[in-house]
Amino acid sequence: MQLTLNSMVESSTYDLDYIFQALSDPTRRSILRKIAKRERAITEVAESYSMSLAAVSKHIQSLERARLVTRRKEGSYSYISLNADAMSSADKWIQYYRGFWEGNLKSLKNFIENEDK
Amino acid sequence: MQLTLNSMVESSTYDLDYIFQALSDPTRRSILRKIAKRERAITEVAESYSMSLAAVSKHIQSLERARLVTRRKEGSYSYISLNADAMSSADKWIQYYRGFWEGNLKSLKNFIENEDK
DNA sequence: ACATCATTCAACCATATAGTTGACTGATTC
DNA sequence: GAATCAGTCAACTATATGGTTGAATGATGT
Repeated sequence: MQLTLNSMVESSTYDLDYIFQALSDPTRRSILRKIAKRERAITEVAESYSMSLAAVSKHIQSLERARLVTRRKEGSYSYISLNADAMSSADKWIQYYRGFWEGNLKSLKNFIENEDK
Repeated sequence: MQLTLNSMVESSTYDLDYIFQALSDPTRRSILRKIAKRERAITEVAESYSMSLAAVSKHIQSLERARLVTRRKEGSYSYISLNADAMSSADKWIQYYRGFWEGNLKSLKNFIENEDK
């Protein structure tokens, strides 16, 4: 596995923009919790919120844009579930910086070596 | 060590809103990179960007609101540096959900063990 | 005291976001 | 085939965001 500064720290910048932006809303984090254990139909998800179905639909589109959820169509229902890869991007970014905080020299060393790539 | 759903999954909801929102902007992530190794004066940070100092100042305020950076005043300079705790909140949230994705109990376990660090 | 530097504030602009309602599209069921 | 259900789209509103410029504040240097 290749760890360039790009892949590791910024992944694709726009991806991280989308991912963190999606995670910044409590309704969307709540949706992720709701589908964490198993996939759910969109209507099923929407039941939990007082907002309109259209609003929930938009939140889900925002989560899809960030690739945090994936959609499976079956008949007239759409089922959404978590997507591993996007979350892992966000996590890598955070993990990387935690190194500095926590005095973890390994990530510091790694960082310095990759500084201006 | 108390693990309520609140403390564990949402920490304080508003905190996570601020944290992820702050991380969603590439300039702000770049500022975090810039101060990762050592604290820097605000003017020093601002030099790297083509935007106005006032704009950078706002970005830093946004990072402070999320408690991702802390400020130290010395004479007429303000120095900013990374703050461990906030980042760790975001990371915990993500780690927790990665467990579901990856079917990996280790991250959940890890989360639980590190809850009050 | 005065000028200068570091930084913020206020007012403003353009665009994005989070929500609404009502019309639309595709499957499903009667 | 008409009615219903799942979900999206379009138009709209209100507020937030990211940027600008110019004036204001507060410490430092002369």
